[in-house]
Amino acid sequence: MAITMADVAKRAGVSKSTVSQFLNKRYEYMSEETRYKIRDAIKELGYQPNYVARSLKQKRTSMIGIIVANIMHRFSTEVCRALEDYFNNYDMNAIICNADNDPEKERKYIEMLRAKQVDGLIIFPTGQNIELYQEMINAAYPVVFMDRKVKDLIVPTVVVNNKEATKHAVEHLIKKQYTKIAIATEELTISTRYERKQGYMEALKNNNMPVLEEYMISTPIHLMAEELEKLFSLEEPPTALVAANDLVFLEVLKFAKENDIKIGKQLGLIVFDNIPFANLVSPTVTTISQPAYDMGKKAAELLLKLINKEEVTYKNTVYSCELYVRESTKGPGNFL
Amino acid sequence: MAITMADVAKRAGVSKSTVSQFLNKRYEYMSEETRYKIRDAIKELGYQPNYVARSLKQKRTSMIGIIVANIMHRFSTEVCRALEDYFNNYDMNAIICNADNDPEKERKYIEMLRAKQVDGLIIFPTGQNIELYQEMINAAYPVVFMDRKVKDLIVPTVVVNNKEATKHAVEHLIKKQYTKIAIATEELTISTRYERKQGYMEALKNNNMPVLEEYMISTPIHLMAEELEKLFSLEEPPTALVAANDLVFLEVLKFAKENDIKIGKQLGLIVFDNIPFANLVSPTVTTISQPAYDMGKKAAELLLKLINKEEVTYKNTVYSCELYVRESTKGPGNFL
DNA sequence: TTGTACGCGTTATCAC
DNA sequence: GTGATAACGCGTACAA
Repeated sequence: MAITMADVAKRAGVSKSTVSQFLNKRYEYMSEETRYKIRDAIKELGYQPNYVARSLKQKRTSMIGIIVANIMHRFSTEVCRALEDYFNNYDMNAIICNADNDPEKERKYIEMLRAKQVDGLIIFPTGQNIELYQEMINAAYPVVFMDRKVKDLIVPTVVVNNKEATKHAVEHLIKKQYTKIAIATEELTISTRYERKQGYMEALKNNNMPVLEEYMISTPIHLMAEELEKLFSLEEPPTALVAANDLVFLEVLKFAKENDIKIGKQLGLIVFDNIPFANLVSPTVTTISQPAYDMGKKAAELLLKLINKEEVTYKNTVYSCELYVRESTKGPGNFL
Repeated sequence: MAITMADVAKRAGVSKSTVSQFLNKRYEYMSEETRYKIRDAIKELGYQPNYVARSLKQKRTSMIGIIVANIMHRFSTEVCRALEDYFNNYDMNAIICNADNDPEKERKYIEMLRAKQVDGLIIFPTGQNIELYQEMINAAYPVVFMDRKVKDLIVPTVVVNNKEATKHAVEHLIKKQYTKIAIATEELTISTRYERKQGYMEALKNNNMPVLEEYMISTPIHLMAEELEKLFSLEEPPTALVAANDLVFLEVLKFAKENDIKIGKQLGLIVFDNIPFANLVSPTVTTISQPAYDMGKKAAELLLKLINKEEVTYKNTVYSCELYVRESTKGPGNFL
């Protein structure tokens, strides 16, 4: 049986409330003697306060929930690390859940975490549970969205400038004289992917280049290889490709390896995501890098403010990506 | 104010206890009418049970804690993902904490998570908080160690055969005619690193090759570049290297890049860890791969059994690593 | 300065 | 079948 406050009180020969005072450092109204007696009793019994009981009373668990699409994404990991670091300063802990982009799983997790009375939620939203999101907003429950926007919802959201960053990247390809540029994304069910495609198309249009349907793949990962096969079987296969995230990049690398397509030589390649080793492999890979750690920190700040009922901006917080130009986009003339 | 059971009871015109029965699906002793009344009242009020109160009563939070060295390690991420998947089947959640190999941080997290009454802990132990570990064992608190052994402690532990795997890898290098083989690890403060070095040394000894102090680096990551500098400034620099984890590998890649050392041509390279893209970069990298997902699942099973007070083996569960031979260890003759 | 008594939301135990 | 009532461990007025 665990030691409770009552045990400490008995041992120290005082009442529970005095022990409680002590624990909450309200020493002012307490004799030195009492203080020492309590301190010793706690030490002797090895007493640890029970946070569950405290939480029940205070209606605060000092825990927040993170609902991420998949922790295996490098970006998600970096964000989670930042969140953990930040909340640790406030003795708060993070519960991490993988929704796998599945609205049902997301709903289940949201309900479970709220039932567990976590103080707030940081969500990489699937975007499909509108009524549930709305219900949280109505209840003034602290929520911050990360990475993805959800239309018409008034929720503090931390994102990057997907469209502009992709546009900028494609313009880089154009400057490098690539003329046949393709893009591969997962299904366009979330804002991030959609915006990246938009940026791609805008860049082409602004440069009076044709926007070809057959150069734009949007398909689940498990069908990506198939679609790439089609793409590179075209009469005029692309000479450059934008991989819209790290998983797509992986598929492209696999495909290129199997079909002996030399990255950087036969195919210019840009990845939208933080790839570890991108600058160390050969050839080095041009990336669009997101400030994941800063974004996590920002989301943590926002959530903590919401929890403390402080004022918060409900406009999207938009971070800029950085284009790291490396060897994989040296230009189509580089057939060594 | 949140809806409580009392509200539902009042609305349905029954008592709290009956509502509780309903929620715990003990319908047997309940009229259909009562059941429907309660069901409707719950729906109308949008009632959600409060798990904190339930936990206080049941002494079970349905939450477990994970204390990991650093979630940014690929291995840790994979383990966490497996844990999350497993516990999700039991409606349990995971709190993830980064101890950064800092014993103080580890201690703080262990105490906090226990105060929060998590049902059990999976720890990648620093190995430095012996008394604290021992105290948990004495209290029969459910704990499973992951990745690292701690001497003389009776705790279910899930590890890999570090020594044998490294030995096997070095033997592979020897077979490939490498004669000057070095190893780089972080500081030898945890069993994993120590064992990998042991395996390296055994392989050399068994093959009657000299074990040279200057070929064995053990240093914090931030000093690794410096030590690599020294290593490759030797009169007889190594022609092959074992990077004892992914972070070391990163440092080696950086160093090689800066000093224009061609991996696979001038330097044979093996990494102990799961590197994404290892088989897709050029040259592909020989790795010693750990079955991280399976290990996580196993640890989850063990912990759940401990929580449910079922029998459990207290011997280490040892998984075997797999050596994936790739281009980075083609042999020292490969100077194209 | 310290102690009493009650509330937090749920579950368990008995009566009825 | 259903409903009081007492826990669970802690925080906090309010009384002493």
